[in-house]
Amino acid sequence: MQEHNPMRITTQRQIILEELLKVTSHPTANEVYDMVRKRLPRIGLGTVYRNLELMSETGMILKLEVGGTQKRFDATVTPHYHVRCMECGRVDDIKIPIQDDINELAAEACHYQILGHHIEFTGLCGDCGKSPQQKTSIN
Amino acid sequence: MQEHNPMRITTQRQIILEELLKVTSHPTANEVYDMVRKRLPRIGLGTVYRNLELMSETGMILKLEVGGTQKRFDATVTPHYHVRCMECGRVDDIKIPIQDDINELAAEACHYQILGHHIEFTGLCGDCGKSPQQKTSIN
DNA sequence: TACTAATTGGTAACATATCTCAAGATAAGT
DNA sequence: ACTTATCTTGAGATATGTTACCAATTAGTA
Repeated sequence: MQEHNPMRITTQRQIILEELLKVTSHPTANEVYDMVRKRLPRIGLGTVYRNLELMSETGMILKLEVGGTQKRFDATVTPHYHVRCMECGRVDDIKIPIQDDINELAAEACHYQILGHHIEFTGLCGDCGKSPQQKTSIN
Repeated sequence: MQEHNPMRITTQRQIILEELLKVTSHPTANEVYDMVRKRLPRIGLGTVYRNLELMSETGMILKLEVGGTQKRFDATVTPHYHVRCMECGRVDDIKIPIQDDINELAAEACHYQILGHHIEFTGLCGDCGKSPQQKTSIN
């Protein structure tokens, strides 16, 4: 009889993880698909979604549900914050100390059992900030 | 000649705003659609999307792009943070002081022009926290 | 090597959000 | 109140992002 639910090491999974580790950006499933397809042209989009989801469930990678409609994925699993460009949607890491204390503040301010938090900064990235197009920026 | 671009006051817009003001949750466009449809059964989903988007552009309401794939809308426009239930997806306000200082920290830590930030706490809401189903909770 | 269950690729289905456009409604002037 | 110009609506079509389905393939084990 076989062991229950051991995640098999497939070429697809390996390459998806490898490609994700290569970049510091936070690609969407589609972007990962494009990256992986250069090495595995026949891979299916479903496979990419399936595995990104799986790997995020097991904690191998991080699924970011930040602003914007698409999910993004991150191979850096240690807690950290993000900044998102309002113009192009790009997401980068922000290395500032984790604000542990605010969890307690929050717990006192609501009826939730607080398990964690995430901070997302918004702004303009290096490229988009150069040409200062007047945009109504709320928050 | 007519004034340029004055947002007209239509029944649909009024009711959408009224319904949004009634709730403290942060409904998705679809949820707003359901709420509004009770009073305006013939309203189209497109109209709801269109107007929520419009109203958020003019600053009348707030468009939250928090975790989860759907956009959510909030009639409270003063800056505040949110908590999201990992179980049911519900989103509530958290009334803790705005952490203004971290914007400067962030600005120093990256090459973005920082314009703002949002903190989203994750946890279990009153209802979901009661029946402690063992869930793998990352972050 | 052969077996068994997990995994894949391709496609269809689904969910969410936006676009199109004729018909209807609003605001301003008469 | 009537007219007109323009904005807005509703309904469906379309686009985008994600998941489900299933026969064929593959990894891990004996």
